[in-house]
Formats: sequence, C-alpha cells, structure tokens
Amino acid sequence: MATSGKLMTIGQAARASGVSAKMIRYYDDIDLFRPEARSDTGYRLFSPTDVHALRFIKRARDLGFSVDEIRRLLTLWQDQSRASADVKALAMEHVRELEARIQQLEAMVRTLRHLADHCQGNERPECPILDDLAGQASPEADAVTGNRVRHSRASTGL
Amino acid sequence: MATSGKLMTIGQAARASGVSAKMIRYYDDIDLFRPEARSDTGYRLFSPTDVHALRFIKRARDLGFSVDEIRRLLTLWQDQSRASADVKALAMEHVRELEARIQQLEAMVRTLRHLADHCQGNERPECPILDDLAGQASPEADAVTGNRVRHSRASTGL
DNA sequence: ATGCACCTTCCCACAATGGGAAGGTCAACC
DNA sequence: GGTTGACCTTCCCATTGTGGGAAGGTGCAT
Repeated sequence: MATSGKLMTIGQAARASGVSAKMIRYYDDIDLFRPEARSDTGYRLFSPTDVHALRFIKRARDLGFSVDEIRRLLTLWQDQSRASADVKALAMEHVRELEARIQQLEAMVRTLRHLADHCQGNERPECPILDDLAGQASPEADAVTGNRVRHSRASTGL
Repeated sequence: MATSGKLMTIGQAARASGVSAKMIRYYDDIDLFRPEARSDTGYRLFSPTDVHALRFIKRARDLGFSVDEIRRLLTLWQDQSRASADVKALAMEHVRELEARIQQLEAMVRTLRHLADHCQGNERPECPILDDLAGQASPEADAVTGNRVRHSRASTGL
C-alpha cells in the first residue's frame, strides 16, 4: 500500500485540512490519528491520505462527535467490511445525545423567558428573576392567569 | 447585622442546599461565596443565610448561568438599590447564548438526520454518513428530490 | 480511650482547545 | 560560510465545573 504521494509538513496539512497544527499534534498524542511518517529530524510528514483523514475528523467534530466517537467512526471508515447499520447506530445515538442537550437548554430558556416576562426591567429593584433564584416566588400577580404566583418556581424539568 | 442563627458544618450545608461539599469548597476557593465563619479548628461554619445563598447559586447553575454570571447575579441580589433592568438584561443575554447553542445543536441534528435518512442501515458497507464525513457526497439518488446528490455535503451552518 | 463520621488541604483527572517558551531545522539570500 | 526568518519540536500552563482520593486533624458517643 504505497499511500504517500508528496509529503507535507504539519503547517501545510493544517491549512489543507482546516485542523490547527496544535490539534493535529494532540490527535497524534492521544492516538486518534498518526501521520504517515517522520523526517529524520523529527518533523511529522503528511500524505494526501493523511489530510483526507484530518478533514474527516474535522467534519465529524463540526457535527459534534466526541473524539471517542470519532475513533469509532474512523475504524468503521477504514473497515471495508463494515455494516452501514453500525455507522447509522452510532450516528443516531449521537443524535439522541444532542437532542437531550437541546431539551435541557430549551427548558432553561423557557423558564428564563417566563421569569423575564414578568420582570418590569426598569430602575426599580423588585425582580421576579432574583426572587425565583432566591427560592421565593415573586408576590406579583400573574399577568396571564390573574392568580397569585403560587407556582413554586417554574420547573426546568431537569 | 447579626445574620447567624445556628451554624452548621459543610456536610449539613451541602445536604440543605443541594450543592456538594466539594463544590462549596470550590466556590469558596474562587471567591464566589464565603461562608459565615470558621471554627477555631478550621471548620467552615454556615448560617441559614449562607445556605440560602447556596441554593441561589444552585438554582442559577441549573438554569445554565456560568459561575461568572452568577457572581454578577449575587451582587445584584445583595444590592438593594439595583435596577431590575440590569437583572433582566443579564438574564436575556444568557438566553441569547443558550439559544445560539441550541441553534448549533439543531443544525447538527438536521444534518445527521438527513444523512441517516439516506443510510440503508443494513449489513452492507455503503454508507452516506461516512461518505459525507469523508468529503465525498454519496452517489445515491436523493430520495426526496430525485436529483443526484450534488449538495456538496449538507451544511451545518456553523 | 477507642472508633467512626466528619472535616481540612492538596493533588489528579476529565475534554478539547489555545498560548507561549525554549530550542532545533530548513531554505533563501548575501 | 553565515545570517535571518519561517517553521518545526516538546513541554508546561490555562480554561470550566465537577468528582475522586490521599493524608491527616476533629468531634462526639460509647
């Protein structure tokens, strides 16, 4: 398998792949990715194939995959006898993680928006947001229901 | 200002506030929060007011505020002459940060779902997901548009 | 007095990234 | 040949918030 075409240095590989030289060294460190060769003076040397792998890694990072998930993706990528079901499973599990995080963030946003809606946002000190953080629901009337704000602090659902 | 009622140790304060003893010490370290007193043998001693502050911190963390944002919130909380507008501004800026993160995550999910939709997920190796990561759009026909998949890899919008 | 539960500080680890120092290398130019 | 500037190497540090654990002191009940 004569992979090497013309070899390039880390700076060139970084520019060609969009991965910083710093991160390329890190990926090398943690055995995620090993460059083709080293010059006799210790310089890392990258083949076009290496750059391809770096782009793969970058794209996967951009899609939110962790380094560990990428490790598995790279293995699958290089495995000619992989089952696409395995790739899909990995991707869908990642999607579920992402969606869980989205749910959490949305719950926070909902709560905060709700609180902010009831905050006058003026020069006066009374503030339902601080009241909620302090654990005492504001004694303001609820603008929507007209009820006293009993709701023991809107839940974030966390 | 005689704040102290009965004082408690860190373990009791932790249980009463929902913040781990470990984190209470950390907040102390970084000057986010200083307990009422120390016993002559060095034990941190917490007043009910301290526990109240810890609950405040915990609630704010649950809402996704960073330690630095909480520092500002605590200052506002303790400032009797604060303007609720300042609190609201802080909260809304945080909401915008959260929403930006949500946008990013959603873009990732959209892309991944799109790719996964076109992946057979069977025992065969062909996989549009890996093809995308590798930078070469899969040569499969697009099921929706009936077009060749020219779309140079669905963008995450990042 | 012995023991157990609790407290203290200090160090380590995580994930992924960047900053920067100290020192070696390469190529070009005079 | 020598110098310069761009580039490479490794090593250490910081980030953010959290937990684990060690070594050693304290408090209280039996």
